Amino acid sequence: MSVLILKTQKLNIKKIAELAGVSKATVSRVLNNYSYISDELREKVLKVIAETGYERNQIARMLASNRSNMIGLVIPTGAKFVFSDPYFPKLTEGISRAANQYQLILSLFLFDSHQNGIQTVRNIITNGLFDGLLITGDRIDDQILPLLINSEMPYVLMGRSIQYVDNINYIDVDNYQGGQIATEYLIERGYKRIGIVTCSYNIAAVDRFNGYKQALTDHGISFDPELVAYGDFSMESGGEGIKALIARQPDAVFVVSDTMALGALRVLREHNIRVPEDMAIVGFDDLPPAVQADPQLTTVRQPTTEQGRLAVETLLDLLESPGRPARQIVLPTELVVRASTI
Amino acid sequence: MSVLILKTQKLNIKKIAELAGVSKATVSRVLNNYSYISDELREKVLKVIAETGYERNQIARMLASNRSNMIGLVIPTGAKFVFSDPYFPKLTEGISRAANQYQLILSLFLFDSHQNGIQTVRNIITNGLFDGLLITGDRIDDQILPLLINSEMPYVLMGRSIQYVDNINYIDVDNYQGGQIATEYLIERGYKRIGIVTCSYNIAAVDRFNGYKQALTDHGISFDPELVAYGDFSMESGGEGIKALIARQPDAVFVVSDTMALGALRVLREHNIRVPEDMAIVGFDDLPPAVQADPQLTTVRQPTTEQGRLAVETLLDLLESPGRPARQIVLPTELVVRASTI
DNA sequence: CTGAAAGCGCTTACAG
DNA sequence: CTGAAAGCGCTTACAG
Repeated sequence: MSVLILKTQKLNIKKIAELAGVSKATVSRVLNNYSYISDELREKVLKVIAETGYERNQIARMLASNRSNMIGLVIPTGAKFVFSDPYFPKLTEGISRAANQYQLILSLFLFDSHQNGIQTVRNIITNGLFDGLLITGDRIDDQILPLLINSEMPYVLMGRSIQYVDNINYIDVDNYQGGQIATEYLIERGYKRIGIVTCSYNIAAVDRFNGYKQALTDHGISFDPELVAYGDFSMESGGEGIKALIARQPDAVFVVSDTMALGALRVLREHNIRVPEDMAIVGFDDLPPAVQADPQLTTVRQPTTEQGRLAVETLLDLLESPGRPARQIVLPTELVVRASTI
Repeated sequence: MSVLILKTQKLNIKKIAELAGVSKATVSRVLNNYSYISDELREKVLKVIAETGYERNQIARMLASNRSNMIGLVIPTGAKFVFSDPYFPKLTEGISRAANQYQLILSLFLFDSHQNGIQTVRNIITNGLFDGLLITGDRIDDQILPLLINSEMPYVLMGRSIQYVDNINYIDVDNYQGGQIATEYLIERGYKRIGIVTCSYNIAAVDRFNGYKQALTDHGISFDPELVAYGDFSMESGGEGIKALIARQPDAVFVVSDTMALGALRVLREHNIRVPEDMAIVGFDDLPPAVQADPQLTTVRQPTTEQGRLAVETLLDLLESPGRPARQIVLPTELVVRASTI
């Protein structure tokens, strides 16, 4: 039983080499699928490995090869939002799947405070543990991305940056277009006074806001600053936002995040305003079970899982060819209309 | 500028030692807060470190000290459920916070298939990378936990095991009690024909089911197998479950997971059965935004974040004292009644 | 309190 | 195709 062997003796490459009657180098070459090895020695080594259940010590391998096959997922957004917004679990799903596929170990870095995050990222950059980093970018005044830009650490941004545009690898969602199609959907249904609940410091929210303005202009509706409310992506703030708007009597509202849209829906229900009969709401994000269960909400869907997968693949590509020009991908969004609202 | 130095030369302990005019051993001791060092040398070393921005190579440290300060979070549940059930994000939140607090690096292991998971866990156990593992246990026929039990790898189970009880460290939620209070809540409100949507192979679901039976017995209501439906924790199955039950005309239903409860709610709405006026539903899990937004659902709340934190602390404790007797903690649950249902 | 040296378990030019 | 040996960057008895 290999289990017993594992318990009674520590296996290392030296022991395997002895058992197989070859050098450590040969064992290492077999393990690394090195091409020029005689079938005879390869067989011997593989046999011993199979019998003993030997598994390489990854740490020693990392030290010797200067490669860890570990990547970090850095989410500077406060933990509070990470776990209430369906975006992050979806993104993590895509990343995790791709990491499995490419045999990468994925470590998770979440922060309670921004200061905490800056220090941690500094460490990550210099401690030599990670081959590369995946980082989400959503705040306009992000302090963490610059650390990465000024370092040698390979990274891919999920989202985009306002200040830094050139020569950084990122996978973004076309939020501008998303804001447009959400707004156009409402316009096409005949609504004229279309309010918006957005967020002033979130890049995606700002992009969606700009798409909203563009759609209004394109359809000859003048933008009315009175119909704008600001939230912080929390459900509560979505509720507050729509409360503020109700006084201005919009006939439809585009809420730029699903979490805020849920808060808005709750407030509407408390006021007995039925949606979409009395007021149309369009939310924006992935579909959490909550929304799927609620046929009264139209949403814009973004390909978040895909975004995660592409980020991993881009990072891997960057590790292979360190000097290559930056790749920037912007993924389209899609309107999701429930059957019952058609 | 330390940044420039970092870019132009690789710093290592040898270089720091030279710069400070001491031995590598002394630098290492300063870095490790070793007690018996003269203030003079300590100052010198710290000065050089501050000036250069030197950061230890973690991999070399791991290899030499045989400790990585890395822990793995293993979630054998299929990725599909991980990201639709609010339980896992909540749990991850608690774990992540505690990992930060104790300076542990947290790696995430999710699997698409069970087979895939078994192989990965085998690797993790033998590759020497992780100090310990946190693993969720929910399936009755879990194949992965035995791998851990038969290994030297320290681990803490979040949930519990049916087959293995003795000498394993676990942090569970008192699902039996949760099932009881959910059912008693319905009984106290005067309902008699109380159905249940549960799951046959999930340990927590089975425990809740048993609590439900106990509550019925305690209140002189005989258990009726006709009022039981089975799902798989997906929203769809919750809907299917309640559809099957409706034919048996229950006057209330306890759905053992929130995700399934949401599916059930959706079906009820399609049939224009209002809750709780016409039928009371009690769900069980953490509160996702969805549920918070829905005042028509009573739920049982479990202290999931706390569960995550305790798991990390227990694992840490286990790393300090390898031989110590197993610690088993069972956390109580709590009924959450929305204002509007009172 | 401090340093020289061995060792952690691998990989990888180098020489053959 | 194969092996002896150096090296990755630390830690930690050991001796003083």
